[in-house]
Amino acid sequence: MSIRFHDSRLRTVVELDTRDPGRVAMYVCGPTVYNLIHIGNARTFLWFDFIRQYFEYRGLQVTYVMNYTDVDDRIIERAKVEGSTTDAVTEKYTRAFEDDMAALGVTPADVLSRATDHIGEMVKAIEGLIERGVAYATDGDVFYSVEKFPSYGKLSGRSLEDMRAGDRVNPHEGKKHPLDFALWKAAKEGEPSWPSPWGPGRPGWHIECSVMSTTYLGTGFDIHGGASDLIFPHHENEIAQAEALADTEPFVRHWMHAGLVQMESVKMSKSLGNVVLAREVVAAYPGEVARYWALTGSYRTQLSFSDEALADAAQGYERWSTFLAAAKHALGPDMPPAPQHLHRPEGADGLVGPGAEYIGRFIDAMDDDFNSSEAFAVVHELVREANRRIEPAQRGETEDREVLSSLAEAFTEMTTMMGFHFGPTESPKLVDDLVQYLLELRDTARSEKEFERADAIRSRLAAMGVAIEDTAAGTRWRITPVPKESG
RNA sequence: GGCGGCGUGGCCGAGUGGUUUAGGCAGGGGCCUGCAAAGCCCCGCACAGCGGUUCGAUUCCGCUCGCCGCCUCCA
Repeated sequence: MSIRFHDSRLRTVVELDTRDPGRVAMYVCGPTVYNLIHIGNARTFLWFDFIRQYFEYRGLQVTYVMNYTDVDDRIIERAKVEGSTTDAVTEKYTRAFEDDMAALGVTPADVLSRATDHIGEMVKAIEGLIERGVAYATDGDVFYSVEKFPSYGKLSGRSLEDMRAGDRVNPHEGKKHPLDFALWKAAKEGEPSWPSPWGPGRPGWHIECSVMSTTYLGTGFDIHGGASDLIFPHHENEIAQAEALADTEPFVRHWMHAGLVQMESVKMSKSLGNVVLAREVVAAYPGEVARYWALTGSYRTQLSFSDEALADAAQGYERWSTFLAAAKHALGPDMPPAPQHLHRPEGADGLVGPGAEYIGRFIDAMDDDFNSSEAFAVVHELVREANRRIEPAQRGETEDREVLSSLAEAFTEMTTMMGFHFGPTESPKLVDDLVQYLLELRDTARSEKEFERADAIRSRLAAMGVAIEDTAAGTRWRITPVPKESG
């Protein structure tokens, strides 16, 4: 079986069918860098990165392009508010975005393009649209004429008539149709601007993405992604621009949209002000916990954010982390090393051993529209089976050791694929030695029935983030996340 | 008003026309333990409501109720 996923234009699950066999060209709308991103934004980026990683895991060669919108009304406003320049604002928030992504374990896209580096191409594209008669200039602005694009509305499934009937469309003088949108905006005094045939100004938001995506990926590339609130008008407009310009359909082969994060059953959104910043989450929990939370649910559905949801995720993540430490303790030198190259182009074919079944189920789940909920369930089930083997493996039972080793290897493969690394794998030798020494002191106390002393050592260690567990084969310890001060 | 989606056990969150289950968290009981912790085992009459199709529906169809998104900037 091959990879299937939900194409939001066709509104159905399709088989991945790429322009070039074995390669995936994907573009995801990146942030407008005027503000810190919230956890809802982060979920989208986490997910598309995950999807990209999964393609690679399945042996596809991915080119992943993301843009930074670094010219926009909100940036101009922000610069005023901060008493700063637009350049300083975009620089600051681009960096903040990159920091936040790194904290969540998101790998940077292969190409991170800035709108302001592509103004020339955008001007050219706008000229082309005017030549083709689908755009018109008035007073230094240029608008796209939606009536000139017959299939306008095909992505979002609505017609111009439907929307004209809506009472929320606000006309703008100079527009021939209320839904016409700006390709070029004339600059007002003091605003950043670039020269153009229509006078100084800046590009509209939508033209940015269609120009940058096709610049890097050509037309007819494989996947265009973003969150579902971009379907209309942003992505609709991108299609109208790109297809009118190229005379070819389609602009992209597949559209994918991520569901929105809800805060108490309302969309989290900067304009509503009910946001939780990505960095607030990462300050309160390890980035991998946020990752766990974001990835447990389907990318397509709305996901609710709450302290409880995050605490749940922390518990689930902890279970995996604990298992890994226990397996290492039990297997010692027989613990399989972390996988170097994660590639399963053939699925689980040819894999043998107890871990193979789980990897097979994992791949089946992920191939099916990236069913991460099922994939997580597979990992949890593996952990349960493996936990049963810990104790006998510790006692030295050969078969249990072999099974545990195979399961631990599969576990590491799947969790690494999902971007989990379980903190520092090795602590400095000095730390090991010190902890070991304290454990010896505690063991002495225990053998003398000095339990108060033993328990004191345990609780001091716990406060430092070292959890200890007594087992028949000695005390094992692991580093746990120390609760961080949030704020 | 138009378009789209959702409603699953205390919570989060998958999935399916039927002999047997998602999974996690929380909860109860047990085993293990000096006590813990971790872990393992067992447990809880889920599928919004009402009709219809069917031998059989949580899963398909219709209606009702409730919720959400988009139609304006938005991940």
